[in-house]
Amino acid sequence: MMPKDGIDRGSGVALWRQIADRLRQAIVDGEFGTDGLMPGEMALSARFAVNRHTVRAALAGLVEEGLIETVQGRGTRVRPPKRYSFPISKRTRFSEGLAGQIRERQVTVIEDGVLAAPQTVAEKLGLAEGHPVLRLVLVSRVDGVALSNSTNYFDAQRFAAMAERVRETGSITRAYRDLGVEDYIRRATELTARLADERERGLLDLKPGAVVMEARALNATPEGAPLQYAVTAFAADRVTLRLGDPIE
Amino acid sequence: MMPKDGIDRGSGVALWRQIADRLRQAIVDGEFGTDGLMPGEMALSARFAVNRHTVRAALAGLVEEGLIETVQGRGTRVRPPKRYSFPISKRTRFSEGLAGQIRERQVTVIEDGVLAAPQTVAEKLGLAEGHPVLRLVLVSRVDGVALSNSTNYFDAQRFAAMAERVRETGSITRAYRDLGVEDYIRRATELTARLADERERGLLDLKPGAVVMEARALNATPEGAPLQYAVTAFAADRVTLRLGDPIE
DNA sequence: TCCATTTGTCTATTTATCTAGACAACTCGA
DNA sequence: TCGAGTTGTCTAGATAAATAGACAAATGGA
Repeated sequence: MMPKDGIDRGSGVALWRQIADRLRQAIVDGEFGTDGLMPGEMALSARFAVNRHTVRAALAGLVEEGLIETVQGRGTRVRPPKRYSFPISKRTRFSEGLAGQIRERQVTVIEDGVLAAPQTVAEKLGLAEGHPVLRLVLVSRVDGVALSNSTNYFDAQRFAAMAERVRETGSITRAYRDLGVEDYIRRATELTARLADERERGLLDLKPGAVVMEARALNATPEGAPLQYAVTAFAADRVTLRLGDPIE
Repeated sequence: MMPKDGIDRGSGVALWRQIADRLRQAIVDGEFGTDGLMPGEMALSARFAVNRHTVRAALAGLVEEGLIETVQGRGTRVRPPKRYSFPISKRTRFSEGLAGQIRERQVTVIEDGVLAAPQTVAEKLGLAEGHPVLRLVLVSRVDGVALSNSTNYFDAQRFAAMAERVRETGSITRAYRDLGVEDYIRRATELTARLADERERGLLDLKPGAVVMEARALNATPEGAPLQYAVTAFAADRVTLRLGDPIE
């Protein structure tokens, strides 16, 4: 159940934004049943104890985000959950591939640290075993919905500032650019799928039994020198991986 | 470095709040050197491109939180990092023990799930091995600073709604109350200390080499019936555990 | 077709937030 | 002691957010 109260007046956060945030959460929690029909504006304004216009401002925000759609005379319903389409071809960058599909993309650093490269990682990056590597654990969200959880390895000497740059720019591509890497390719990708483990369920807000696609990718300079080894778990019910043009 | 820009006008979040959030982050990032002297209000208003009064509202918020202190004629400085004092005596509740010290306390649910009780847990909770138990992984923050990371086990049948209640109320004590437990005691506590592992470093924002105090506690009804088994890692450089009255 | 229900639009008013400027009060070093 | 630099306080006005009420326009079922 959604709590009746819980919006703070005069907290520096506008009421419509607090309401929009709550409704967005309720939507991704699947609170509005199978038909996705939301309560009317009057009902919502009663529930949050605000004016109808304030609720309308919140709904307008969610329409803008593409999360809901309103039809005069009928009501407001949740748009069928999007499946974000990720290209995994050779040249396309993560961010570019999503251009036009999304409004707000966000990468969060969950963990970062330097460790001695285990054999499996050293091999992929073309480093000596034990060479220091930077491990970055990320969660990426789009429109507030978690899409993937990745563990990334970099040469710690060359990319010491990577974690900091990612934290600031919110994007690996931009972090690369800040560190002097203008272009890179996906040299190899391996795909598999499995049940999400407990940690992934926590990070990606998945239900027990949810499936993830696991992509192991080696990014490299256009000349082929390894830059980054990444193991990414995509939430399978929210993401389609794509080779070539979109189908439709 | 703190970015110059990055505050959105008309985003539904008041400018003073956005600025307060940025400054709070800058403070915990240790941006204001050893003396902790912050730039003057004029400098800050120039940096964020807002009126001085708007900056003052942000600073007033941080003063209210106890993060900084302002002295007329001198300037604004970061208050020396607090050590939060946690009582671990029999009756005191987490929240109560911190009363007066803090302004904003926040518990985040990192993971939750039901599993068959392993022998070690079943024993402590007085349940049969394999009985379903709810596992709740939490991070608690005060004034935006992460203090502890805990793994908690409950009887899943009795406390099925625990995760949801904690998420909503942001407090275990309040969640208990919602579920009909008005009072409880700490029946047993064991303490040790060790280096933080990688996951804890990520969750609590600790540097490599940081130390945590690990408390294993069994909470029970006043009559002694087990309610909750918790393993909590406290960031040792931010927390003092206390038995009896505060020293000083 | 008619009617209840729902979203869309308009006007008006109040409250919160932000800006602008002036000056007082205080601290510290020259 | 003086003055530069700082925070504290006040007034006034502009802009954004929220409330209130009324009615139009579309939908879907009776």
